[in-house]
Amino acid sequence: MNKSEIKLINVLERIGGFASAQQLHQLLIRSGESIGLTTVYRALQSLCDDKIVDQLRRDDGEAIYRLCGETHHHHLVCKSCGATVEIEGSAIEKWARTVALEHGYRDVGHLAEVFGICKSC
Amino acid sequence: MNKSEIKLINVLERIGGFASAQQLHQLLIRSGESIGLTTVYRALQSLCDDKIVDQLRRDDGEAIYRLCGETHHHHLVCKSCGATVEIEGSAIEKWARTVALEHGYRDVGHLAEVFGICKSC
DNA sequence: CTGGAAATGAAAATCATTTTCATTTCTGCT
DNA sequence: AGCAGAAATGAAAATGATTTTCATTTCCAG
Repeated sequence: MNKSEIKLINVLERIGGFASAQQLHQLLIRSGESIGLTTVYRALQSLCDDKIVDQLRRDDGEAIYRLCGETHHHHLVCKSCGATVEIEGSAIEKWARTVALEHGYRDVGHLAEVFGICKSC
Repeated sequence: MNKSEIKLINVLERIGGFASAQQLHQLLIRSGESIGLTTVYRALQSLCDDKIVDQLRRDDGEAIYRLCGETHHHHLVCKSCGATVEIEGSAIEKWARTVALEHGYRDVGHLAEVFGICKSC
């Protein structure tokens, strides 16, 4: 864990949600930090490896990152405007674990996202 | 709906699952078709707009496509060697639909993947 | 036929991400 | 403090999927 990684964690905390590498870089620069885009990518990569940060993909293929929260939740995302609702999914947790164990997999994790078109769209 | 789009639909039917644009292009070329990569992308885009094809993203950011209406299954993927098992998830289907409707979302889809380390790794 | 619209594809452009590599900053050690 | 090797850094080049451009070809209605 080095300085850059700490900077990243701080911004992510401030944001409290998802952001792309480029956004994070911009935010750091704007708040006066001096850090290269390369370093941002490297730090994010490293934080992912350490399970401190989660990475997933927006529909346009850009990677977005967020701090792994204590509460592992899922998202209900509007395909049109991007509005996001956090949803609870203990059922999924159980299902993922069961299915994986049935097949002899260990060290289990999972990713579940629900898409749709929200009321306003 | 033009010739290229029909070619794409045919390959997707043959595959019966997901494939990237580049894979689809390769498959078409190998099976003797003459078609440009550009056209493949355009046809896929158009098929997506017409809701004939679904697009989603692999973790590496590459877009993958499948015919809408393929029996929708999920995957149990080994984080280490990549071994993949298809799993059934009617529970998830129901959960996704319920959760989305509860929040007033329509036109619901979802993505669920389970990761772990397989026996051999 | 024929002229305009749609389709096509090669090559160039884009854009996020990764790699390279030379330079700078840390670290532990004497 | 001084020093050597390791780790971190970032600018620039490379990569790779996807998109755009644009000139050419195919299609089709009249």
